[in-house]
Amino acid sequence: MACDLDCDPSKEAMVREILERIADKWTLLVIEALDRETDIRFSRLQERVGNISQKMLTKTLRQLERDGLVTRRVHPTVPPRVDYRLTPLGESLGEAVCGMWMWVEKHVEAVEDARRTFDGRSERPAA
Amino acid sequence: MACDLDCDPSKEAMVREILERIADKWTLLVIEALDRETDIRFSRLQERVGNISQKMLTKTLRQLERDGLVTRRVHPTVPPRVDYRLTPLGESLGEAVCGMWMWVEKHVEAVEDARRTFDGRSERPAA
DNA sequence: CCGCATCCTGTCGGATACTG
DNA sequence: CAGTATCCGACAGGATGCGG
Repeated sequence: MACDLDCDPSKEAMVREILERIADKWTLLVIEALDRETDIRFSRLQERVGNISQKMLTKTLRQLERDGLVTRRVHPTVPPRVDYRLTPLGESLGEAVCGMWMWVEKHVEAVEDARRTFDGRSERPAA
Repeated sequence: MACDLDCDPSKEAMVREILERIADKWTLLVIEALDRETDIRFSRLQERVGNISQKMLTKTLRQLERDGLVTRRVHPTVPPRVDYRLTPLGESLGEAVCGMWMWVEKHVEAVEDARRTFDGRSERPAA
């Protein structure tokens, strides 16, 4: 097995809660984007992430800000400009996220193959 | 930044698709459980994961099986016994997942602090 | 430009009951 | 015990419009 982490049962609940928050479709992508480019504007972030609605992006950013992973800076200019960057804590998480991302990149084909096999299996019993 | 992974833009879509599937509340916990204990039965898995409904557990396991990350073995006994284990591919993913898990364990307090600060900030402007 | 509030819909996901 | 099917509530999340 890869690792032992039964280290502190008392933290379990909290760990899960945080893990669930982070392991969310948008959160990972946003962290990734922030990890690639720093001091990034809202609109730019939105296009970087892909097809996230501004509602979800805002929400995700607020959560990350609340968890101390992202800093939000408002420039009192007109038109207003707001940019975001990872905190040191956020950057350290970025590494872990990258680990997942890299795993996926490395194994896309393997997964695709597995899917084809699996899907084929269901369709062709004796046809 | 932690890593460069613009390596293959053509795979981007697929990478995201897979990432979204994996980066799901239950999936991570299930992989984790399977990583800790192998050849584990359905019911045991369910209690290990926590409070997952059997519907979600089944669904999650099917997806993992489809993606070639988990092997499902049915023992033709009565009462029926089914157990699950990670494939080698699944185990390699387990490592990445552990990375996230360990990050969380390490930084629970930091996140909790950040939250308290953030939440306090909203409540107490001058009270 | 940023992002909040509202409305509305699809999907997630739990509880329950039934089959092998 | 393991898994499927059904029903149904909750909420994620998109579209739109307003406010700073």
